[in-house]
Amino acid sequence: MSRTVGSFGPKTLETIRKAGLRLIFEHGYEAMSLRQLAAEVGIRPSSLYNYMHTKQDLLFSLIEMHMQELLDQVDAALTGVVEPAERLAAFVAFHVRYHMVRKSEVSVVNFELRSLDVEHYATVVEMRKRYESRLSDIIEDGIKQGAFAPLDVSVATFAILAMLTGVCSWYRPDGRLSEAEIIDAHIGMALRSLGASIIAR
Amino acid sequence: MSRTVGSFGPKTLETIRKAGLRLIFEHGYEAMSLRQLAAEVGIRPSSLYNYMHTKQDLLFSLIEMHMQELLDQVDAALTGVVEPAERLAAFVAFHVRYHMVRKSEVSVVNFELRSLDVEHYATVVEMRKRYESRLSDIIEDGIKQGAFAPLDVSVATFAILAMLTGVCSWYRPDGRLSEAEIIDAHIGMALRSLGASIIAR
Amino acid sequence: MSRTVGSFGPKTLETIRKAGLRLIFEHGYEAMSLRQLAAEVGIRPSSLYNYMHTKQDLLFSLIEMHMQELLDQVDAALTGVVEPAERLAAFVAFHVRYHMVRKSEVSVVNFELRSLDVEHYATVVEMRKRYESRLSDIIEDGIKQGAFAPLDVSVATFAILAMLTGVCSWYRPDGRLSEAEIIDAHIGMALRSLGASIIAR
Amino acid sequence: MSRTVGSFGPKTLETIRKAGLRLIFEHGYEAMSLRQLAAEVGIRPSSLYNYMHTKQDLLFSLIEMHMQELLDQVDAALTGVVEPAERLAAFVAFHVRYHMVRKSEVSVVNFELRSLDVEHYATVVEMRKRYESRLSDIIEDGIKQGAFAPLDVSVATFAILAMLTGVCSWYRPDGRLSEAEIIDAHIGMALRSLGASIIAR
DNA sequence: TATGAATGAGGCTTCATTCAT
DNA sequence: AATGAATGAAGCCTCATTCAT
Repeated sequence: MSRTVGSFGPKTLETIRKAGLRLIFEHGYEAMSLRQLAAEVGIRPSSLYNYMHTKQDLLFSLIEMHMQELLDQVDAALTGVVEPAERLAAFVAFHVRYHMVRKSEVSVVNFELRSLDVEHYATVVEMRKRYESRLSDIIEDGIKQGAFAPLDVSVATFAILAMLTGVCSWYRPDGRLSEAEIIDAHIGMALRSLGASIIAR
Repeated sequence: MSRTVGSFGPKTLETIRKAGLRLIFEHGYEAMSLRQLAAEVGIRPSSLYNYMHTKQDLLFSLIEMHMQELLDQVDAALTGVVEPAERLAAFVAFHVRYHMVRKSEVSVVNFELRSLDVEHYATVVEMRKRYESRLSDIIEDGIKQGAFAPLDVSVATFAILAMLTGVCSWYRPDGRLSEAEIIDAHIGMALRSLGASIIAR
Repeated sequence: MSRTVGSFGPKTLETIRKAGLRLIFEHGYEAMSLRQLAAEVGIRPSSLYNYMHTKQDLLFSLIEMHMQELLDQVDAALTGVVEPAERLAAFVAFHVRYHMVRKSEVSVVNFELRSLDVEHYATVVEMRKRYESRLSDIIEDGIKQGAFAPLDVSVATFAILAMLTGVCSWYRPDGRLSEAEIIDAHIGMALRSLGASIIAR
Repeated sequence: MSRTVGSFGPKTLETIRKAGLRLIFEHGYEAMSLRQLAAEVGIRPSSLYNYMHTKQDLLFSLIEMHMQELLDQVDAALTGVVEPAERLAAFVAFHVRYHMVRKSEVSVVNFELRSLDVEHYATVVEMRKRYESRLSDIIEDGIKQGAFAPLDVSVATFAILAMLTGVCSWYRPDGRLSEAEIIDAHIGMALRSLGASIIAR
């Protein structure tokens, strides 16, 4: 409810995106009204249209922006890591940390896809597939190289992604465990689930 | 003025629930309109109120009914199974199968909680905690008995639940793998992730 | 809210009328719903139609019945009283007492006329005129006989009626003054307002 | 899509208030629909909400505004008048004239109080009490000074107010009597009812 | 006599959006 | 860049009423 009064010109777009993300995260896209959003930003509803085309476009741009960031960052996180088990650990560490730190963004991306219209939906699903392939490639390589047990790559990919992503539905910064402990626990479970011997880190 | 042919009294409630569940699954609770629902059922919007109090009550009753069924069935599935690894396998088998077969129900339960008002929300969260405790009890016992590696029960519970539940976001009855194959794959991953030796089944 | 459970057959009509009167008094005719009424009576809305034709008819029958009673009783109260001042006092005493004791009925009659459709409205207005003529006749006679000051009969009639009727908007049985005290006060004011010398009673 | 000709911004609020007052006067608050009101104003129902928060708020603001005007004007009318009988005459003259000229406003204030929600109701009742005290103060002073007969102040206040207010339920500008005649008649009756000797004016 | 089920009409209100200023 | 005013569409829900059982 904290109205950001006095945000002029160039900063306003950023304010709208931040408030929009939070409101969608809290109430859902359908349940968030542009009245609410405008009130949070400290402008009138009609003024929003100086910064966006439609409500739907706002949602899409938020989702796309964060999918792109996810893709960029995962590649950075994997750069220079070669061994399958190491790469898996790196992926897990990155994914879990990202899902703890960027909880809202990630939740919006995951929950509000169905509110996208067909074309926007297709675009995002394609990006998601690209992201998933980062993990499935690691698993496939690991199996080929004998580092992981011979299991169905597809199922394993979905299962591990779901396991890791789950963290954003319960993690709280002031919780009992530290970020590092949570990440390590997930690395352990992911590696073991693939039949890998735990690596020293 | 006369009764519309094709929808008789006693069956109508069931029709409403089925259609409501499907529409909420497809569009989300906020996005589903009672006009839509009534049209699907073949009655007028105002007639819905002969079967429900409010839209919110419809959502709650759907969610509660399916949470109760989940609780009843998990207990039945675990009855008579004693060894931790066996119990875990039984839980995984039940949970995954339920989430493949009852995909819509389960998705609605998981995604639409935020649309419940405070009291209804509290009721359902309590039921969900009861369900989660079935798994965490198994993991806790397994660790105590040395069947599983010594890991954080809470994290492990959430991680495995998320992994298993994920199946309902991609499973399709006409997919490449059979139900049994998918279930076995998840049993394997879950057991390994806990550091259990794979059991013979 | 006290549901009168178990009112069978012949008594039900009376129960409906009583509850209807009270509800219209409390909420107004437009604001009272037949759902409410049925609930108070302990039957289903559709069952009301075994006892009345429409909601409008219920209102009319209540109003008409009580107008008729008012007419009957005022004539009884004036029977045998001859002197204008005495007749005025008798009228005032009757009118004020009736408006204290039958507060709800009288308020409904006075406030809900506008909710009657044209024909019903005309009927009731005619009855009301008949009632008013009881007072205006007394005033007219009193002026002719020199018992009252020479003033406009019409204005005096309306003014005194309004004054007396006002009692039902503030009287409470547990109030500071007794019925008799209130009645006497009004007799005094009415007589004086017409320039009559106060009579001994 | 373009602006409907014939109703410009700044005047619309006033138009809404006037039409709203008239419709509530004619049909009652509950019976007046916002569709009706919008149609009278020449805008669409949803446009009403650019000028009011809710239907209830419209009612309250109309009532409050007119109660405030009544309070302001009565004080002006009594300014500089000192003798109790003179003050009473001034009060009667003001009240009757106001109730003849502002018939609709006054009727809405008197009849629609019950449609106000609790808080709004309390506010208005308090204002009404303040208004009534103008009259009761006059009566009380008159009795103390021996200008009026010793009677119950409360009853006399209610009785005279009711008598005077009654005028708005029958007065018609094209009636037999002039405003002045009606006012004089009421002054006479009010003074006499309190046992005052008629003053020369 | 009672009622479950159905309904057309309509209740108030919110919505995203447009456009002239 | 901002907004007041307007709007069509639609939201959930209540209403009085009907009628077959």
